Amino acid sequence: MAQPTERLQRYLEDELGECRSEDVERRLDELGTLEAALGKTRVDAELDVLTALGNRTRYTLVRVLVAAGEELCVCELNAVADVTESGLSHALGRLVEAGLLEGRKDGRWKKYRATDRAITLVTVLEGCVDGE
Amino acid sequence: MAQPTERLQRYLEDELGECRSEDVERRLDELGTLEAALGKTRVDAELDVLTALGNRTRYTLVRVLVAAGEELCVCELNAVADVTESGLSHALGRLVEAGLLEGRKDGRWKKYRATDRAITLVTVLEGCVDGE
DNA sequence: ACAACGGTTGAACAGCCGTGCAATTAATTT
DNA sequence: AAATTAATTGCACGGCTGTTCAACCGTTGT
Repeated sequence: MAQPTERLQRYLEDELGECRSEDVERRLDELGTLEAALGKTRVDAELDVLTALGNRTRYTLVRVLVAAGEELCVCELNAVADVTESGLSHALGRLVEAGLLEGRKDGRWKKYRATDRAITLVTVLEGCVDGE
Repeated sequence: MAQPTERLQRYLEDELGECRSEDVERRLDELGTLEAALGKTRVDAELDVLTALGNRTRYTLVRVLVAAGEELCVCELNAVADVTESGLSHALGRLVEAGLLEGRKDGRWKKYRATDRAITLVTVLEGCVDGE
Protein backbone atom coordinates (compact mmCIF):
# COMPACT_ATOMS: atom_id res chain seq x y z
CA MET A 1 0.00 0.00 0.00
CA ALA A 2 2.69 2.47 -0.97
CA GLN A 3 2.35 5.21 -3.53
CA PRO A 4 3.88 3.43 -6.50
CA THR A 5 0.51 3.03 -8.10
CA GLU A 6 2.22 4.15 -11.27
CA ARG A 7 3.80 0.80 -11.83
CA LEU A 8 0.49 -0.94 -11.47
CA GLN A 9 -0.93 1.60 -13.90
CA ARG A 10 1.71 0.73 -16.49
CA TYR A 11 1.19 -2.98 -15.87
CA LEU A 12 -2.53 -2.73 -16.47
CA GLU A 13 -1.90 -0.72 -19.61
CA ASP A 14 0.30 -3.57 -20.77
CA GLU A 15 -2.29 -6.18 -19.93
CA LEU A 16 -5.48 -4.46 -21.00
CA GLY A 17 -4.04 -2.41 -23.83
CA GLU A 18 -5.74 0.58 -22.33
CA CYS A 19 -6.00 1.77 -18.76
CA ARG A 20 -7.69 4.67 -17.09
CA SER A 21 -7.11 5.63 -13.49
CA GLU A 22 -10.45 4.10 -12.62
CA ASP A 23 -9.13 0.77 -13.86
CA VAL A 24 -6.27 1.08 -11.43
CA GLU A 25 -8.70 1.90 -8.68
CA ARG A 26 -10.75 -1.14 -9.52
CA ARG A 27 -7.76 -3.45 -9.52
CA LEU A 28 -6.52 -2.09 -6.24
CA ASP A 29 -9.95 -2.63 -4.85
CA GLU A 30 -10.03 -6.22 -6.07
CA LEU A 31 -6.68 -6.90 -4.46
CA GLY A 32 -7.76 -5.22 -1.27
CA THR A 33 -10.90 -7.31 -1.16
CA LEU A 34 -8.90 -10.44 -1.76
CA GLU A 35 -6.69 -9.60 1.18
CA ALA A 36 -9.51 -8.50 3.43
CA ALA A 37 -11.43 -11.71 2.76
CA LEU A 38 -8.69 -13.56 4.63
CA GLY A 39 -9.73 -12.08 7.94
CA LYS A 40 -7.04 -10.95 10.32
CA THR A 41 -8.26 -13.04 13.22
CA ARG A 42 -8.25 -16.17 11.13
CA VAL A 43 -4.82 -15.48 9.71
CA ASP A 44 -3.52 -14.85 13.20
CA ALA A 45 -4.80 -18.20 14.38
CA GLU A 46 -3.34 -20.01 11.40
CA LEU A 47 -0.01 -18.28 11.84
CA ASP A 48 0.00 -19.33 15.44
CA VAL A 49 -0.32 -22.96 14.40
CA LEU A 50 2.30 -22.62 11.69
CA THR A 51 4.88 -20.98 13.91
CA ALA A 52 4.21 -23.53 16.61
CA LEU A 53 5.00 -26.33 14.17
CA GLY A 54 7.86 -24.49 12.53
CA ASN A 55 10.57 -25.53 14.94
CA ARG A 56 12.54 -28.73 15.01
CA THR A 57 11.98 -29.56 18.65
CA ARG A 58 8.25 -28.93 18.56
CA TYR A 59 7.64 -30.48 15.19
CA THR A 60 9.50 -33.63 16.18
CA LEU A 61 7.39 -33.91 19.30
CA VAL A 62 4.19 -33.61 17.32
CA ARG A 63 5.39 -36.05 14.69
CA VAL A 64 6.33 -38.61 17.32
CA LEU A 65 3.05 -38.24 19.16
CA VAL A 66 1.09 -38.62 15.96
CA ALA A 67 3.13 -41.65 14.98
CA ALA A 68 2.73 -43.15 18.44
CA GLY A 69 -1.03 -42.94 18.17
CA GLU A 70 -1.30 -42.81 21.92
CA GLU A 71 -0.51 -40.47 24.74
CA LEU A 72 3.05 -40.38 25.98
CA CYS A 73 4.46 -39.30 29.30
CA VAL A 74 6.72 -36.27 29.52
CA CYS A 75 9.47 -38.49 30.78
CA GLU A 76 9.15 -40.57 27.64
CA LEU A 77 9.16 -37.53 25.39
CA ASN A 78 12.29 -36.45 27.16
CA ALA A 79 14.08 -39.31 25.47
CA VAL A 80 12.94 -38.04 22.08
CA ALA A 81 13.48 -34.29 22.32
CA ASP A 82 17.03 -33.06 22.39
CA VAL A 83 16.45 -30.34 24.96
CA THR A 84 16.41 -29.76 28.67
CA GLU A 85 13.40 -30.84 30.64
CA SER A 86 12.60 -27.17 30.88
CA GLY A 87 12.87 -26.68 27.16
CA LEU A 88 10.65 -29.67 26.65
CA SER A 89 8.03 -28.19 28.92
CA HIS A 90 8.14 -24.87 27.06
CA ALA A 91 7.73 -26.68 23.77
CA LEU A 92 4.80 -28.75 24.98
CA GLY A 93 3.10 -25.67 26.39
CA ARG A 94 3.40 -23.85 23.11
CA LEU A 95 1.93 -26.80 21.24
CA VAL A 96 -1.02 -27.09 23.60
CA GLU A 97 -1.64 -23.39 23.18
CA ALA A 98 -1.78 -23.87 19.43
CA GLY A 99 -4.29 -26.67 19.82
CA LEU A 100 -1.91 -29.31 18.53
CA LEU A 101 -1.54 -31.30 21.73
CA GLU A 102 -3.63 -32.05 24.74
CA GLY A 103 -2.18 -32.65 28.17
CA ARG A 104 -3.60 -34.78 30.92
CA LYS A 105 -2.32 -35.18 34.41
CA ASP A 106 -2.19 -38.73 35.64
CA GLY A 107 -1.06 -38.91 39.23
CA ARG A 108 2.40 -37.49 39.39
CA TRP A 109 2.92 -38.02 35.68
CA LYS A 110 1.73 -35.86 32.85
CA LYS A 111 0.80 -37.27 29.50
CA TYR A 112 0.35 -35.60 26.16
CA ARG A 113 -1.39 -36.74 23.00
CA ALA A 114 -1.80 -35.27 19.53
CA THR A 115 -5.10 -33.59 18.69
CA ASP A 116 -7.05 -34.21 15.50
CA ARG A 117 -5.71 -30.94 14.20
CA ALA A 118 -2.17 -32.15 14.61
CA ILE A 119 -2.94 -35.49 13.03
CA THR A 120 -4.56 -33.85 10.02
CA LEU A 121 -1.79 -31.36 9.48
CA VAL A 122 1.05 -33.79 9.88
CA THR A 123 -0.61 -36.27 7.58
CA VAL A 124 -1.23 -33.73 4.86
CA LEU A 125 2.24 -32.28 5.17
CA GLU A 126 3.75 -35.72 4.93
CA GLY A 127 1.64 -36.34 1.87
CA CYS A 128 2.34 -33.23 -0.13
CA VAL A 129 5.94 -32.60 0.80
CA ASP A 130 8.75 -34.80 -0.34
CA GLY A 131 6.95 -36.78 -2.95
CA GLU A 132 9.77 -35.18 -4.90
CA MET B 1 18.84 -38.57 25.10
CA ALA B 2 20.25 -37.62 28.47
CA GLN B 3 21.08 -39.99 31.29
CA PRO B 4 17.91 -39.61 33.35
CA THR B 5 16.81 -43.08 32.44
CA GLU B 6 15.93 -43.49 36.08
CA ARG B 7 12.75 -41.47 35.71
CA LEU B 8 11.62 -43.57 32.80
CA GLN B 9 12.43 -46.61 34.90
CA ARG B 10 10.17 -45.40 37.70
CA TYR B 11 7.46 -44.51 35.21
CA LEU B 12 7.48 -47.96 33.69
CA GLU B 13 7.38 -49.51 37.14
CA ASP B 14 4.29 -47.44 37.76
CA GLU B 15 2.70 -48.44 34.48
CA LEU B 16 3.67 -52.07 34.26
CA GLY B 17 3.71 -52.82 37.97
CA GLU B 18 7.09 -54.38 37.46
CA CYS B 19 10.07 -53.22 35.45
CA ARG B 20 13.47 -54.65 34.78
CA SER B 21 16.25 -52.72 33.12
CA GLU B 22 15.58 -54.65 29.92
CA ASP B 23 12.08 -53.20 29.89
CA VAL B 24 13.58 -49.72 30.00
CA GLU B 25 15.90 -50.67 27.19
CA ARG B 26 12.97 -51.90 25.15
CA ARG B 27 10.93 -48.76 25.71
CA LEU B 28 13.86 -46.53 24.82
CA ASP B 29 14.31 -48.57 21.70
CA GLU B 30 10.67 -48.20 20.75
CA LEU B 31 10.86 -44.46 21.20
CA GLY B 32 14.09 -44.30 19.26
CA THR B 33 12.53 -46.26 16.42
CA LEU B 34 9.51 -43.98 16.44
CA GLU B 35 11.76 -40.98 16.10
CA ALA B 36 14.05 -42.56 13.52
CA ALA B 37 11.08 -43.52 11.36
CA LEU B 38 10.49 -39.84 10.73
CA GLY B 39 13.61 -39.52 8.62
CA LYS B 40 15.75 -36.46 9.07
CA THR B 41 15.68 -35.49 5.40
CA ARG B 42 11.92 -35.60 5.32
CA VAL B 43 11.56 -33.64 8.53
CA ASP B 44 13.98 -31.06 7.19
CA ALA B 45 11.89 -30.61 4.06
CA GLU B 46 8.69 -30.31 6.04
CA LEU B 47 10.23 -27.84 8.43
CA ASP B 48 11.36 -25.79 5.49
CA VAL B 49 7.78 -25.54 4.28
CA LEU B 50 6.46 -24.75 7.73
CA THR B 51 8.96 -22.02 8.45
CA ALA B 52 8.36 -20.55 5.02
CA LEU B 53 4.65 -20.29 5.77
CA GLY B 54 5.14 -19.21 9.36
CA ASN B 55 5.50 -15.52 8.75
CA ARG B 56 2.80 -12.93 8.23
CA THR B 57 4.19 -11.42 5.07
CA ARG B 58 4.81 -14.73 3.36
CA TYR B 59 1.66 -16.43 4.56
CA THR B 60 -0.47 -13.52 3.40
CA LEU B 61 1.12 -13.69 -0.03
CA VAL B 62 0.39 -17.39 -0.33
CA ARG B 63 -3.13 -16.96 0.96
CA VAL B 64 -3.83 -14.19 -1.54
CA LEU B 65 -2.37 -16.13 -4.45
CA VAL B 66 -4.40 -19.18 -3.54
CA ALA B 67 -7.54 -17.10 -3.21
CA ALA B 68 -6.83 -15.34 -6.50
CA GLY B 69 -6.67 -18.66 -8.30
CA GLU B 70 -4.46 -17.11 -10.94
CA GLU B 71 -0.98 -15.78 -11.27
CA LEU B 72 -0.35 -12.26 -10.08
CA CYS B 73 2.35 -9.80 -11.03
CA VAL B 74 4.91 -8.68 -8.46
CA CYS B 75 3.65 -5.14 -8.86
CA GLU B 76 0.18 -6.34 -7.91
CA LEU B 77 1.46 -8.27 -4.93
CA ASN B 78 3.23 -5.15 -3.85
CA ALA B 79 -0.15 -3.65 -3.09
CA VAL B 80 -0.93 -6.58 -0.80
CA ALA B 81 2.30 -7.08 1.12
CA ASP B 82 3.23 -4.48 3.67
CA VAL B 83 6.93 -4.50 2.91
CA THR B 84 9.49 -2.90 0.66
CA GLU B 85 9.78 -4.12 -2.88
CA SER B 86 13.01 -5.74 -1.78
CA GLY B 87 11.33 -7.43 1.14
CA LEU B 88 8.62 -8.66 -1.18
CA SER B 89 11.22 -10.18 -3.46
CA HIS B 90 12.93 -11.93 -0.57
CA ALA B 91 9.61 -13.32 0.60
CA LEU B 92 8.68 -14.60 -2.85
CA GLY B 93 12.07 -16.19 -3.26
CA ARG B 94 11.75 -18.03 0.02
CA LEU B 95 8.32 -19.32 -0.96
CA VAL B 96 9.50 -20.54 -4.33
CA GLU B 97 12.37 -22.32 -2.64
CA ALA B 98 9.87 -24.10 -0.40
CA GLY B 99 7.86 -25.19 -3.40
CA LEU B 100 4.87 -23.09 -2.47
CA LEU B 101 4.99 -20.67 -5.39
CA GLU B 102 6.13 -20.77 -8.96
CA GLY B 103 7.48 -17.74 -10.77
CA ARG B 104 7.32 -16.99 -14.46
CA LYS B 105 8.89 -14.13 -16.31
CA ASP B 106 6.62 -12.44 -18.79
CA GLY B 107 8.42 -9.73 -20.68
CA ARG B 108 9.57 -7.19 -18.19
CA TRP B 109 7.04 -8.37 -15.62
CA LYS B 110 7.30 -11.32 -13.30
CA LYS B 111 4.30 -13.30 -12.22
CA TYR B 112 3.82 -15.75 -9.40
CA ARG B 113 1.19 -18.39 -8.80
CA ALA B 114 0.48 -20.82 -5.96
CA THR B 115 1.55 -24.44 -6.41
CA ASP B 116 -0.68 -27.40 -5.64
CA ARG B 117 1.26 -27.85 -2.43
CA ALA B 118 0.35 -24.37 -1.33
CA ILE B 119 -3.28 -24.83 -2.29
CA THR B 120 -3.52 -28.08 -0.37
CA LEU B 121 -1.86 -26.75 2.74
CA VAL B 122 -3.78 -23.51 2.88
CA THR B 123 -7.05 -25.30 2.31
CA VAL B 124 -6.42 -27.84 5.04
CA LEU B 125 -5.19 -25.23 7.46
CA GLU B 126 -8.24 -23.11 6.81
CA GLY B 127 -10.37 -26.16 7.39
CA CYS B 128 -8.93 -27.43 10.64
CA VAL B 129 -8.05 -24.17 12.32
CA ASP B 130 -10.63 -21.76 13.57
CA GLY B 131 -13.70 -23.89 13.16
CA GLU B 132 -13.75 -23.07 16.85
C1' DA C 1 24.00 2.92 -27.25
C1' DC C 2 21.76 4.91 -23.47
C1' DA C 3 18.21 5.67 -20.15
C1' DA C 4 14.40 4.00 -17.61
C1' DC C 5 12.02 0.47 -15.49
C1' DG C 6 10.97 -4.14 -13.04
C1' DG C 7 12.82 -7.03 -10.09
C1' DT C 8 16.59 -9.42 -7.49
C1' DT C 9 20.69 -9.84 -4.42
C1' DG C 10 23.89 -9.16 -0.57
C1' DA C 11 25.09 -6.90 3.58
C1' DA C 12 23.74 -5.07 7.93
C1' DC C 13 21.07 -4.13 11.67
C1' DA C 14 17.01 -4.64 15.06
C1' DG C 15 13.95 -7.49 17.23
C1' DC C 16 12.22 -11.85 18.18
C1' DC C 17 12.60 -16.71 19.54
C1' DG C 18 14.47 -20.87 21.41
C1' DT C 19 16.98 -22.64 24.98
C1' DG C 20 19.03 -23.25 29.64
C1' DC C 21 19.26 -22.02 34.56
C1' DA C 22 17.19 -21.40 38.87
C1' DA C 23 13.29 -21.16 41.51
C1' DT C 24 8.50 -22.85 42.11
C1' DT C 25 4.23 -25.75 42.29
C1' DA C 26 1.86 -30.04 42.78
C1' DA C 27 1.72 -34.77 43.85
C1' DT C 28 3.69 -38.75 46.39
C1' DT C 29 6.33 -41.14 49.77
C1' DT C 30 8.42 -41.86 54.18
C1' DA D 1 5.35 -32.82 58.41
C1' DA D 2 9.40 -33.23 55.72
C1' DA D 3 11.62 -34.91 51.76
C1' DT D 4 11.52 -36.48 47.04
C1' DT D 5 9.97 -36.46 42.54
C1' DA D 6 7.58 -34.68 38.10
C1' DA D 7 6.84 -30.92 35.70
C1' DT D 8 6.19 -25.90 34.93
C1' DT D 9 7.43 -20.86 35.01
C1' DG D 10 10.06 -16.46 34.67
C1' DC D 11 14.16 -14.54 33.35
C1' DA D 12 18.21 -13.81 30.64
C1' DC D 13 21.14 -14.43 26.97
C1' DG D 14 22.82 -15.93 22.22
C1' DG D 15 21.54 -16.75 17.70
C1' DC D 16 18.51 -16.69 14.09
C1' DT D 17 15.21 -14.12 11.05
C1' DG D 18 12.86 -10.48 8.84
C1' DT D 19 13.35 -6.21 7.01
C1' DT D 20 15.56 -2.30 4.76
C1' DC D 21 19.12 0.07 2.06
C1' DA D 22 22.00 0.20 -1.70
C1' DA D 23 23.92 -1.79 -5.58
C1' DC D 24 23.07 -4.69 -9.37
C1' DC D 25 21.05 -7.45 -13.55
C1' DG D 26 17.89 -8.06 -17.43
C1' DT D 27 14.42 -6.15 -20.44
C1' DT D 28 12.16 -2.41 -22.91
C1' DG D 29 11.92 1.87 -25.14
C1' DT D 30 14.11 5.96 -27.40
